[in-house]
Amino acid sequence: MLSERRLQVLRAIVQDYVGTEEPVGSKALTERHSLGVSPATVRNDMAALEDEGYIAQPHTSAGRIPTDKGYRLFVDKLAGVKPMTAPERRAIQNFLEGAVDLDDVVARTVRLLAQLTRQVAVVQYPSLTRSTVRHVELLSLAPARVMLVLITDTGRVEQRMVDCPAPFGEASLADLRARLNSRVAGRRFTDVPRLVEDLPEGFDVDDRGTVSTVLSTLLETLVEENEERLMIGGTANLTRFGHDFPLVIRPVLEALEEQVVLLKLLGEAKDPGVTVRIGHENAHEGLNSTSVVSVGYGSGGEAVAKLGVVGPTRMDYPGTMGAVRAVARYVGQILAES
Amino acid sequence: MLSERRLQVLRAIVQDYVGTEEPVGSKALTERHSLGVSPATVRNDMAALEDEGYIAQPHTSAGRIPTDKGYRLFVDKLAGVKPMTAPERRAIQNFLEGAVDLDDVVARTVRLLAQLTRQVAVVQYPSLTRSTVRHVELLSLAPARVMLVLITDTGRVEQRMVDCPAPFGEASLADLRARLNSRVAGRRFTDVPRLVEDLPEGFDVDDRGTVSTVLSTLLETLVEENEERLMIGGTANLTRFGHDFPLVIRPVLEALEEQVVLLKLLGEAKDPGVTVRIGHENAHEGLNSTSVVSVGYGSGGEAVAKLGVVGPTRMDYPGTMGAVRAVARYVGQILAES
DNA sequence: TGCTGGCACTCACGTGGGAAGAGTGCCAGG
DNA sequence: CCTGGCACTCTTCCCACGTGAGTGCCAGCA
Repeated sequence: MLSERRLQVLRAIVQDYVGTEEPVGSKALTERHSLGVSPATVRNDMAALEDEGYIAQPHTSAGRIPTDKGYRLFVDKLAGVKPMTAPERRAIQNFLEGAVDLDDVVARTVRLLAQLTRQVAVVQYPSLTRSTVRHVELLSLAPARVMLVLITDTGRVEQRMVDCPAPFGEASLADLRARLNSRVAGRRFTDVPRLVEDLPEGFDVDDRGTVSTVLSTLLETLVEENEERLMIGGTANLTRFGHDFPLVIRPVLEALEEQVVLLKLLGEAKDPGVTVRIGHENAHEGLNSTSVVSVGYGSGGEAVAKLGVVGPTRMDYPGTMGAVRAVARYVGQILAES
Repeated sequence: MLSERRLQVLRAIVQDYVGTEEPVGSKALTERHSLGVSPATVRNDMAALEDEGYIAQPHTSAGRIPTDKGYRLFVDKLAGVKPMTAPERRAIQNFLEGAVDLDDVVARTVRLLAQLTRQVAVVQYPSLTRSTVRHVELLSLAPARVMLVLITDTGRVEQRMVDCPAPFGEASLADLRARLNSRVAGRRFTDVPRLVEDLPEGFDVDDRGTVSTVLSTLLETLVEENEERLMIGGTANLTRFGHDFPLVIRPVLEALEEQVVLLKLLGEAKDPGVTVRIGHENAHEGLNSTSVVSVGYGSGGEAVAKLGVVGPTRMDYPGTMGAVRAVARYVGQILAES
């Protein structure tokens, strides 16, 4: 077990390194932080911390930098979450309140996160799975062609074309629309399959084929759209990564373009609060030198999607966590209102 | 006026430099291209080309590299557009045909362009202005709350919430829906304002307020959505920019995040064919060391949106132009079919 | 007039050797 | 258990130097 002072030394190392981007030595440490001990003592502590794997030296005659394990300890034990100041909170709220639709909410959230954290922001669109149906609309575009429009309580709209096996009258369509909505409006997406199961039975034999087709398209939409969309922004902040960055930035950009990777990344975080994945804790190899700070957000008490930022492992964790948490909270509010 | 051989020298310089990324000297030129003259002669030609501003030397004892002006001449006079090979064309077609909706078409187009050109791809969503209304749907969500859904012939769907000044009955809503559609379905967006002008007159005095509100929301949607969306991809290719790239890549990433900038960029190109803007020809400062190759695409004969790529001025212009042109053509086909 | 070979010149670049400086580990003493 | 001191290790910076690519210019030749 590490003594209290050694933990303080580790904390000081993390803070200094995050600030300066340079390996920090024993002398500089005692000068900048009032640890009450001499550099020599700090050196002993550092040697111990290095033995435990919390810090490392890039080369023999250089200072120490935190390892992933060191950052992990820092985040878990040594640092709190820095709350936003009142003006910051007001700014967040104002900025998000101007949004006109869901796309705009997400777009603004991304910008905001990127600006606040000066890192790459990732925001997942509210998921369909946990949300509810507001309305299903059916439009006849041609005798045997129907457009299905699905509207969710989060304001999201999905549409699909349906080619019917047989012509489908305006009256039947109205009938189907009414029955469908009476069953699914206000219900959770996960419940929909069960709720519409026996719907074709109430229809004319001639129409059943079409009804089934429409229903299966609806169900497909629910499933397919679980491969959810997301929006990213602030990639220009990658240039602040470090000096060696050409090698680092490449795989990160590649990973950011793989929506699947990002979704998995966000999805892994199961915590109710802010989750931090540091360096090699990220499954994806290209992100081994980055940390991901993420959190769920939602319109009600429930999280319907995630948002977060991707940055260098050498990041201001308390500040970033505070910003991410605050933004998630306000986005949730905005969604609940609309 | 430059002699034929000098133009050939310029062409050779551009080709070599694009290939090697290194300043090209007179000796190397005569070795790699059969110009039929000695290095000394080429040196004279190079001096002339430099006087005219087509090429430049990074430093005294280095070879020459093309200037923006040199690339311009190369694109205008010396290089054609390299057509895609048959297998490439088939691959493009196959890849695009799998798309399920408009979002997917755009997403696939971006990926495709980025892969083919190994550069950053930008694809604008089909614009509303030049397209036509397929259907307008009105849904009653609450007594005084209506959702307006606009469906375009390009498959795009826009929705807006409308808060009505007075409760609006289901019957009136159906009436409005029917009348609205009979007037605007199949018509161009630009014609819509004129077509719905006198619509409120046919309604009950009680309902006119609501009808007007709905209509003005519809018109707003048309205008607002002219600030069109776009999708970008292949940003990882920025890492292949050059050696000096930290300084270059930053403003480019920033510019790419400013949708307004990109839209202006694409919008500037008025040519019916492929347009190339080289280096400082781009109005935006951050893109002064990049070239933009863009072209319009559309479902019919008409261009409804633009797509293109952003890359270093040192790019393979014939190949890039060929890829951009081919992709635009096939996207147009796909859109026309759906 | 235009092409060619020759030649001197200019720089960027890589190499190697110090010298400087930061930072460490260890030890003896308080 | 902390502290000051000291020797040691490397990295980094700087400078000097040789190398080589590439140029510009000139005189000669078709």
